[in-house]
Amino acid sequence: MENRSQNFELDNLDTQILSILMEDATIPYTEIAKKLIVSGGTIHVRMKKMQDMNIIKGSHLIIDPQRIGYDICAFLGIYLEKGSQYKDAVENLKKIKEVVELHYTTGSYSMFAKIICRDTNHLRQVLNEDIQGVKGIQRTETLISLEESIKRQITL
Amino acid sequence: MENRSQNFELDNLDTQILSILMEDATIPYTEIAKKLIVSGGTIHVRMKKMQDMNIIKGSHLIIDPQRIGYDICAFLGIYLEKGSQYKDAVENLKKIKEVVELHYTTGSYSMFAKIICRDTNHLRQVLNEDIQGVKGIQRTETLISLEESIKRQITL
DNA sequence: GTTGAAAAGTGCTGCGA
DNA sequence: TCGCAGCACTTTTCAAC
Repeated sequence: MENRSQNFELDNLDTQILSILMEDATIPYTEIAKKLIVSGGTIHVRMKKMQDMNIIKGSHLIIDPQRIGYDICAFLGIYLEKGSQYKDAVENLKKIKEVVELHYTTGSYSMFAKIICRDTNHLRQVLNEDIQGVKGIQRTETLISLEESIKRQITL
Repeated sequence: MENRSQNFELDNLDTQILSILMEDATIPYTEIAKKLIVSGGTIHVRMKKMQDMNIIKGSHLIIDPQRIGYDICAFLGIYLEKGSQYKDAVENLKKIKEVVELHYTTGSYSMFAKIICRDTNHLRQVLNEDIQGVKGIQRTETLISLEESIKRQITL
Protein backbone atom coordinates (compact mmCIF):
# COMPACT_ATOMS: atom_id res chain seq x y z
CA MET A 1 0.00 0.00 0.00
CA GLU A 2 2.26 2.73 1.27
CA ASN A 3 5.50 3.19 -0.54
CA ARG A 4 7.40 4.83 2.22
CA SER A 5 10.61 2.88 1.82
CA GLN A 6 12.70 6.04 1.83
CA ASN A 7 10.84 7.67 4.62
CA PHE A 8 12.70 6.50 7.68
CA GLU A 9 11.65 8.45 10.69
CA LEU A 10 12.69 6.54 13.78
CA ASP A 11 11.75 8.06 17.10
CA ASN A 12 13.42 7.38 20.40
CA LEU A 13 11.29 4.34 21.12
CA ASP A 14 12.09 2.66 17.79
CA THR A 15 15.77 3.30 18.30
CA GLN A 16 15.77 1.85 21.79
CA ILE A 17 13.93 -1.27 20.66
CA LEU A 18 16.46 -1.83 17.88
CA SER A 19 19.39 -1.25 20.22
CA ILE A 20 18.17 -3.94 22.59
CA LEU A 21 17.38 -6.51 19.92
CA MET A 22 20.56 -5.91 17.95
CA GLU A 23 22.54 -7.19 20.89
CA ASP A 24 20.28 -10.11 21.74
CA ALA A 25 17.40 -10.94 19.44
CA THR A 26 16.02 -13.55 21.85
CA ILE A 27 14.81 -11.03 24.43
CA PRO A 28 11.00 -11.29 24.57
CA TYR A 29 8.84 -8.32 23.64
CA THR A 30 7.26 -8.32 27.08
CA GLU A 31 10.61 -7.74 28.72
CA ILE A 32 11.48 -4.91 26.34
CA ALA A 33 8.09 -3.41 27.10
CA LYS A 34 8.86 -3.44 30.81
CA LYS A 35 12.25 -1.82 30.29
CA LEU A 36 10.88 0.95 28.12
CA ILE A 37 7.66 1.31 30.14
CA VAL A 38 5.20 0.73 27.31
CA SER A 39 2.87 -2.17 26.53
CA GLY A 40 3.88 -5.34 24.73
CA GLY A 41 1.46 -4.48 21.96
CA THR A 42 3.29 -1.23 21.25
CA ILE A 43 6.58 -3.07 20.79
CA HIS A 44 4.82 -5.37 18.39
CA VAL A 45 3.39 -2.50 16.34
CA ARG A 46 6.77 -0.74 16.14
CA MET A 47 8.56 -3.92 15.12
CA LYS A 48 6.02 -4.62 12.41
CA LYS A 49 6.40 -1.09 11.10
CA MET A 50 10.18 -1.42 10.92
CA GLN A 51 9.93 -4.81 9.24
CA ASP A 52 7.56 -3.39 6.63
CA MET A 53 9.96 -0.53 6.06
CA ASN A 54 12.74 -3.06 5.48
CA ILE A 55 14.85 -1.55 8.20
CA ILE A 56 14.97 -4.96 9.85
CA LYS A 57 16.47 -7.48 7.47
CA GLY A 58 16.24 -10.53 9.69
CA SER A 59 17.81 -12.30 12.57
CA HIS A 60 20.99 -14.35 12.62
CA LEU A 61 22.30 -16.92 15.04
CA ILE A 62 25.86 -15.93 15.85
CA ILE A 63 28.30 -18.79 16.16
CA ASP A 64 31.98 -18.82 17.06
CA PRO A 65 33.80 -20.00 13.92
CA GLN A 66 36.88 -21.04 15.91
CA ARG A 67 34.83 -23.47 18.02
CA ILE A 68 33.75 -25.39 14.97
CA GLY A 69 37.18 -25.56 13.46
CA TYR A 70 37.33 -22.40 11.37
CA ASP A 71 40.45 -20.88 12.82
CA ILE A 72 41.63 -18.42 10.19
CA CYS A 73 40.11 -15.13 9.14
CA ALA A 74 41.81 -13.24 6.32
CA PHE A 75 41.26 -10.20 4.17
CA LEU A 76 42.05 -10.20 0.48
CA GLY A 77 42.88 -7.20 -1.65
CA ILE A 78 42.00 -8.23 -5.18
CA TYR A 79 43.37 -6.71 -8.39
CA LEU A 80 41.29 -7.25 -11.52
CA GLU A 81 42.77 -7.22 -15.02
CA LYS A 82 39.99 -4.87 -16.10
CA GLY A 83 37.42 -3.10 -13.97
CA SER A 84 34.68 -4.25 -16.31
CA GLN A 85 35.16 -7.83 -15.13
CA TYR A 86 33.71 -6.93 -11.75
CA LYS A 87 30.25 -8.44 -12.21
CA ASP A 88 31.53 -11.76 -13.50
CA ALA A 89 34.08 -11.97 -10.72
CA VAL A 90 31.38 -11.38 -8.10
CA GLU A 91 29.29 -14.23 -9.46
CA ASN A 92 32.25 -16.58 -9.37
CA LEU A 93 33.35 -15.51 -5.92
CA LYS A 94 29.83 -16.15 -4.64
CA LYS A 95 30.39 -19.81 -5.42
CA ILE A 96 33.36 -19.95 -3.05
CA LYS A 97 31.73 -20.48 0.31
CA GLU A 98 34.80 -19.36 2.24
CA VAL A 99 34.23 -15.82 0.92
CA VAL A 100 31.91 -14.28 3.50
CA GLU A 101 32.15 -10.64 2.48
CA LEU A 102 32.99 -8.87 -0.76
CA HIS A 103 33.20 -5.16 -1.45
CA TYR A 104 33.79 -3.08 -4.52
CA THR A 105 36.19 -0.47 -3.21
CA THR A 106 38.05 2.69 -3.99
CA GLY A 107 41.79 2.72 -3.39
CA SER A 108 44.52 0.49 -4.73
CA TYR A 109 42.49 -2.71 -4.88
CA SER A 110 39.57 -3.33 -7.22
CA MET A 111 37.76 -5.51 -4.71
CA PHE A 112 38.17 -6.44 -1.13
CA ALA A 113 37.10 -9.76 0.40
CA LYS A 114 36.92 -11.38 3.80
CA ILE A 115 37.39 -15.13 3.96
CA ILE A 116 37.11 -17.73 6.71
CA CYS A 117 39.15 -20.95 6.59
CA ARG A 118 39.81 -23.99 8.76
CA ASP A 119 43.61 -23.82 8.86
CA THR A 120 46.61 -22.71 6.85
CA ASN A 121 46.29 -25.62 4.46
CA HIS A 122 42.69 -24.76 3.78
CA LEU A 123 43.62 -21.11 3.27
CA ARG A 124 46.36 -22.00 0.80
CA GLN A 125 43.95 -24.18 -1.10
CA VAL A 126 41.30 -21.45 -1.29
CA LEU A 127 43.83 -18.84 -2.38
CA ASN A 128 45.73 -20.92 -4.93
CA GLU A 129 42.96 -23.02 -6.39
CA ASP A 130 39.65 -21.24 -5.88
CA ILE A 131 40.43 -17.52 -5.87
CA GLN A 132 43.20 -17.56 -8.45
CA GLY A 133 40.98 -19.68 -10.66
CA VAL A 134 38.41 -16.88 -10.98
CA LYS A 135 38.60 -15.31 -14.45
CA GLY A 136 39.73 -11.70 -14.41
CA ILE A 137 41.59 -11.79 -11.12
CA GLN A 138 45.15 -10.67 -11.71
CA ARG A 139 46.65 -11.01 -8.27
CA THR A 140 45.74 -10.72 -4.61
CA GLU A 141 47.25 -9.47 -1.40
CA THR A 142 46.48 -11.33 1.80
CA LEU A 143 46.11 -9.86 5.28
CA ILE A 144 45.69 -12.55 7.90
CA SER A 145 43.81 -11.58 11.04
CA LEU A 146 45.74 -12.76 14.07
CA GLU A 147 43.16 -11.38 16.45
CA GLU A 148 39.69 -9.93 16.10
CA SER A 149 39.73 -7.22 18.74
CA ILE A 150 36.38 -5.61 17.96
CA LYS A 151 33.28 -7.15 16.40
CA ARG A 152 29.97 -5.37 16.83
CA GLN A 153 27.12 -3.63 15.05
CA ILE A 154 26.68 0.10 14.83
CA THR A 155 25.30 1.76 17.96
CA LEU A 156 22.20 3.82 17.42
CA MET B 1 30.97 -29.06 35.62
CA GLU B 2 32.33 -30.46 32.38
CA ASN B 3 35.23 -28.61 30.85
CA ARG B 4 34.71 -29.73 27.31
CA SER B 5 35.21 -26.36 25.69
CA GLN B 6 37.74 -27.73 23.22
CA ASN B 7 35.85 -30.88 22.48
CA PHE B 8 33.62 -29.85 19.61
CA GLU B 9 32.10 -32.85 17.99
CA LEU B 10 29.14 -31.73 15.95
CA ASP B 11 27.18 -34.43 14.23
CA ASN B 12 25.00 -33.99 11.17
CA LEU B 13 21.97 -33.01 13.19
CA ASP B 14 23.79 -30.24 15.08
CA THR B 15 25.20 -28.89 11.84
CA GLN B 16 21.81 -28.83 10.13
CA ILE B 17 20.20 -27.04 13.06
CA LEU B 18 22.92 -24.40 13.01
CA SER B 19 22.66 -23.96 9.25
CA ILE B 20 18.95 -23.25 9.47
CA LEU B 21 19.16 -20.85 12.41
CA MET B 22 22.20 -18.99 11.08
CA GLU B 23 20.10 -17.79 8.18
CA ASP B 24 16.96 -17.00 10.15
CA ALA B 25 17.03 -17.23 13.91
CA THR B 26 13.28 -16.67 14.19
CA ILE B 27 12.31 -20.10 12.82
CA PRO B 28 10.59 -21.99 15.67
CA TYR B 29 12.10 -25.19 17.02
CA THR B 30 8.94 -27.10 16.13
CA GLU B 31 9.36 -26.29 12.47
CA ILE B 32 13.03 -27.29 12.47
CA ALA B 33 12.00 -30.52 14.15
CA LYS B 34 9.56 -31.25 11.34
CA LYS B 35 12.17 -30.53 8.66
CA LEU B 36 14.79 -32.77 10.22
CA ILE B 37 12.25 -35.41 11.31
CA VAL B 38 13.06 -35.38 15.02
CA SER B 39 11.08 -34.15 18.01
CA GLY B 40 11.05 -30.57 19.24
CA GLY B 41 12.63 -31.72 22.49
CA THR B 42 15.70 -32.99 20.65
CA ILE B 43 16.26 -29.64 18.96
CA HIS B 44 16.06 -28.04 22.36
CA VAL B 45 18.59 -30.43 23.90
CA ARG B 46 21.04 -29.93 21.02
CA MET B 47 20.72 -26.16 21.18
CA LYS B 48 21.31 -26.16 24.89
CA LYS B 49 24.39 -28.33 24.45
CA MET B 50 25.82 -25.98 21.83
CA GLN B 51 25.08 -22.95 23.95
CA ASP B 52 26.86 -24.53 26.92
CA MET B 53 29.81 -25.34 24.69
CA ASN B 54 29.92 -21.68 23.64
CA ILE B 55 29.58 -22.58 20.00
CA ILE B 56 26.51 -20.37 19.87
CA LYS B 57 27.40 -16.86 20.94
CA GLY B 58 23.97 -15.31 20.64
CA SER B 59 21.44 -13.95 18.26
CA HIS B 60 21.51 -10.59 16.50
CA LEU B 61 18.81 -8.57 14.83
CA ILE B 62 20.15 -7.61 11.43
CA ILE B 63 19.28 -4.13 10.30
CA ASP B 64 20.03 -2.34 7.07
CA PRO B 65 22.43 0.49 7.98
CA GLN B 66 21.56 2.43 4.83
CA ARG B 67 17.88 2.60 5.78
CA ILE B 68 18.69 4.36 9.01
CA GLY B 69 21.03 6.83 7.42
CA TYR B 70 24.38 5.06 7.65
CA ASP B 71 25.35 5.15 4.03
CA ILE B 72 29.11 4.68 4.04
CA CYS B 73 31.14 1.58 4.82
CA ALA B 74 34.91 1.90 4.74
CA PHE B 75 37.97 -0.16 5.56
CA LEU B 76 40.98 1.36 7.23
CA GLY B 77 44.54 0.11 7.04
CA ILE B 78 46.21 1.47 10.16
CA TYR B 79 49.93 1.99 10.67
CA LEU B 80 51.14 2.17 14.28
CA GLU B 81 54.28 3.98 15.33
CA LYS B 82 55.30 0.92 17.33
CA GLY B 83 53.69 -2.52 17.38
CA SER B 84 53.72 -2.46 21.15
CA GLN B 85 51.06 0.25 21.14
CA TYR B 86 48.51 -2.24 19.88
CA LYS B 87 46.68 -2.86 23.14
CA ASP B 88 46.28 0.80 23.98
CA ALA B 89 45.12 1.58 20.47
CA VAL B 90 42.46 -1.15 20.68
CA GLU B 91 41.07 0.31 23.89
CA ASN B 92 40.85 3.75 22.36
CA LEU B 93 39.34 2.54 19.12
CA LYS B 94 36.67 0.70 21.10
CA LYS B 95 35.43 4.08 22.25
CA ILE B 96 34.77 5.14 18.66
CA LYS B 97 31.36 3.66 17.95
CA GLU B 98 31.77 3.92 14.19
CA VAL B 99 34.49 1.26 14.36
CA VAL B 100 32.53 -1.99 14.03
CA GLU B 101 35.40 -4.39 13.41
CA LEU B 102 39.10 -4.34 14.26
CA HIS B 103 41.75 -6.91 13.42
CA TYR B 104 45.40 -7.29 14.28
CA THR B 105 46.82 -8.36 10.95
CA THR B 106 49.89 -9.55 9.13
CA GLY B 107 50.92 -7.67 6.01
CA SER B 108 51.71 -4.04 5.47
CA TYR B 109 49.24 -2.63 7.99
CA SER B 110 49.48 -3.08 11.74
CA MET B 111 45.74 -3.14 12.18
CA PHE B 112 42.73 -3.24 9.97
CA ALA B 113 39.36 -1.70 10.80
CA LYS B 114 35.88 -1.54 9.33
CA ILE B 115 33.87 1.60 9.98
CA ILE B 116 30.29 2.65 9.29
CA CYS B 117 29.40 6.33 8.81
CA ARG B 118 26.37 8.43 7.89
CA ASP B 119 27.88 10.36 4.99
CA THR B 120 31.15 11.74 3.69
CA ASN B 121 31.17 14.54 6.24
CA HIS B 122 30.73 12.08 9.06
CA LEU B 123 33.50 9.89 7.61
CA ARG B 124 35.89 12.82 7.37
CA GLN B 125 35.13 13.74 10.94
CA VAL B 126 35.74 10.21 12.21
CA LEU B 127 38.98 9.90 10.24
CA ASN B 128 40.44 13.29 11.02
CA GLU B 129 39.26 13.83 14.57
CA ASP B 130 38.57 10.46 16.15
CA ILE B 131 40.92 7.99 14.49
CA GLN B 132 43.89 10.33 14.03
CA GLY B 133 43.47 11.38 17.64
CA VAL B 134 44.26 7.88 18.91
CA LYS B 135 47.72 7.76 20.42
CA GLY B 136 50.17 5.60 18.51
CA ILE B 137 48.43 5.75 15.15
CA GLN B 138 50.88 7.03 12.57
CA ARG B 139 48.74 7.13 9.48
CA THR B 140 45.85 5.32 7.81
CA GLU B 141 44.80 4.23 4.35
CA THR B 142 41.11 4.31 3.53
CA LEU B 143 39.22 1.96 1.24
CA ILE B 144 35.64 3.04 0.72
CA SER B 145 33.15 0.32 -0.12
CA LEU B 146 31.02 1.42 -3.05
CA GLU B 147 29.03 -1.78 -3.03
CA GLU B 148 28.74 -4.73 -0.70
CA SER B 149 28.34 -7.60 -3.13
CA ILE B 150 28.51 -10.48 -0.67
CA LYS B 151 27.57 -10.57 3.01
CA ARG B 152 26.97 -13.90 4.67
CA GLN B 153 28.12 -16.30 7.34
CA ILE B 154 30.20 -19.41 6.72
CA THR B 155 28.31 -22.39 5.36
CA LEU B 156 28.69 -25.53 7.41
C1' DG C 1 19.88 -39.92 23.45
C1' DT C 2 15.19 -39.49 21.94
C1' DT C 3 10.22 -39.06 22.35
C1' DG C 4 5.61 -37.14 23.31
C1' DA C 5 2.73 -34.49 26.00
C1' DA C 6 1.73 -31.30 29.80
C1' DA C 7 2.82 -26.71 31.92
C1' DA C 8 4.52 -22.07 31.55
C1' DG C 9 5.39 -18.18 29.02
C1' DT C 10 5.25 -15.44 24.75
C1' DG C 11 3.22 -13.39 20.49
C1' DC C 12 -0.71 -11.86 18.14
C1' DT C 13 -5.43 -9.64 17.45
C1' DG C 14 -9.53 -6.96 18.67
C1' DC C 15 -11.92 -3.80 21.26
C1' DG C 16 -11.99 0.22 24.03
C1' DA C 17 -10.11 4.71 25.53
C1' DT D 1 -2.23 6.17 18.74
C1' DC D 2 -1.83 3.43 22.79
C1' DG D 3 -3.13 -0.12 26.34
C1' DC D 4 -5.54 -4.21 27.98
C1' DA D 5 -7.30 -8.89 27.71
C1' DG D 6 -8.16 -13.51 25.36
C1' DC D 7 -6.57 -16.98 22.21
C1' DA D 8 -3.05 -19.49 19.58
C1' DC D 9 1.45 -20.81 19.43
C1' DT D 10 6.09 -21.84 21.09
C1' DT D 11 9.37 -23.07 24.49
C1' DT D 12 10.56 -25.78 28.22
C1' DT D 13 10.43 -29.59 31.22
C1' DC D 14 9.98 -34.42 32.50
C1' DA D 15 8.80 -39.27 32.80
C1' DA D 16 9.27 -43.21 29.89
C1' DC D 17 11.38 -45.72 26.07
